[in-house]
Amino acid sequence: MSHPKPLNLPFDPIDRAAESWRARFGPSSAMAAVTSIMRAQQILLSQLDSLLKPHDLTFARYEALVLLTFSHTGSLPLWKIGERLMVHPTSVTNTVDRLEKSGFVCRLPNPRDGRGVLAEITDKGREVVRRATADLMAAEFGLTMYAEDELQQIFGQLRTLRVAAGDFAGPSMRQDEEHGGLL
Amino acid sequence: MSHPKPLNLPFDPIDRAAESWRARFGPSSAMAAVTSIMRAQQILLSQLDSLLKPHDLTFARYEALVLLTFSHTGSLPLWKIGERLMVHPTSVTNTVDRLEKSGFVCRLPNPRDGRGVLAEITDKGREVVRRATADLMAAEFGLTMYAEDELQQIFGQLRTLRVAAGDFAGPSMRQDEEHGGLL
DNA sequence: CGCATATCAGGAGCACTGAGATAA
DNA sequence: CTTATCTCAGTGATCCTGATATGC
Repeated sequence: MSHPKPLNLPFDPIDRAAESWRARFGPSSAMAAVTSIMRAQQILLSQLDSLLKPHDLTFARYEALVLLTFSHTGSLPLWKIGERLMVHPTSVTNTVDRLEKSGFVCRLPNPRDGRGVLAEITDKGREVVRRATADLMAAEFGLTMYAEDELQQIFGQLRTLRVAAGDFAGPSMRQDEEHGGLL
Repeated sequence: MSHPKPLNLPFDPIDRAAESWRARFGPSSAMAAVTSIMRAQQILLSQLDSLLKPHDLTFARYEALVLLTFSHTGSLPLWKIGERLMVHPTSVTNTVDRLEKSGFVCRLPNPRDGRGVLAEITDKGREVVRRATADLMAAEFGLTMYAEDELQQIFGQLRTLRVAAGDFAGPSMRQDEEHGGLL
């Protein structure tokens, strides 16, 4: 999961394939868009994981850790972490396992639900979030090539997809989408 | 990698986190955009893999198979497949292995390079591509919620990212980007 | 010789399924 | 009893590293 080495092809492989596609099946902007999203995610994830690796973090673990810093008590039930990050329960267990091994969180029994478990961020965890966040913001999350309004456009456009997929109820409860979302 | 079950939260978890983020680190459209791209890819990949599963294909294998149908001879050297799909050599070996086990391609020695291996699509492979493509196009690749011009906008915006990452040389050799790219 | 092509062994990380323990 | 929460074992897919055999 290191850097996707710059290929420096003399042509755009996605464009190249698009022409063949058109000749064969007819125009398909959907195929082009899907492929672009796939590749964009691959590029970004590689860059972010490279930035986070020195901190003993992956992007998934970083997200979970940041989420904990947002909590008043610095702790959250595992099921709520899964809900917010939209990941499978067993993935949460796995993520918290690794964060625990790194000493960034610890598990506590949930005082308000005997079934539940809380993940609580440690001092070491808060410190690593601070440093990792500084690195990520300095790198603008790998999106230095975009202007502010372009970033907001991207967020807004993909929000349509997330809404349609049923990530959350309405198209928007708030009208001010200037800053978009995170995590 | 099945369907990401509709969560139907009463709020947008990405929006929710964005507010916490702003309060803590200041505005970051980059973080919002990155997170949106990650989630969009997750949603799309799940949908596409679900559509392709009945055909004994994953999206990665489908891409490789389509690429072969674009070739005159129905065959390509493995290294060229890796170049076009932008995947690691060992991933190509793995993908071709699985396609071969399914009977969709066969391996041939490259007559023009003793080191090389060609993957050649079989009749069975051509047939499965035909059916799978019909399914994907009927589903508009999971992007039914977008109009034609929106799809082109998404492609164009993400192209900026791919160019900056060094996927290929110039911002564009062709000015007519009406249909964008694929694969 | 170097370099390129492909394969193999192995590991990390992630997403899932299914089963099971515990408690609401 | 049913449901919810969490863990564990296991699988599959993808990506990577490093080593190796082979041919340019």
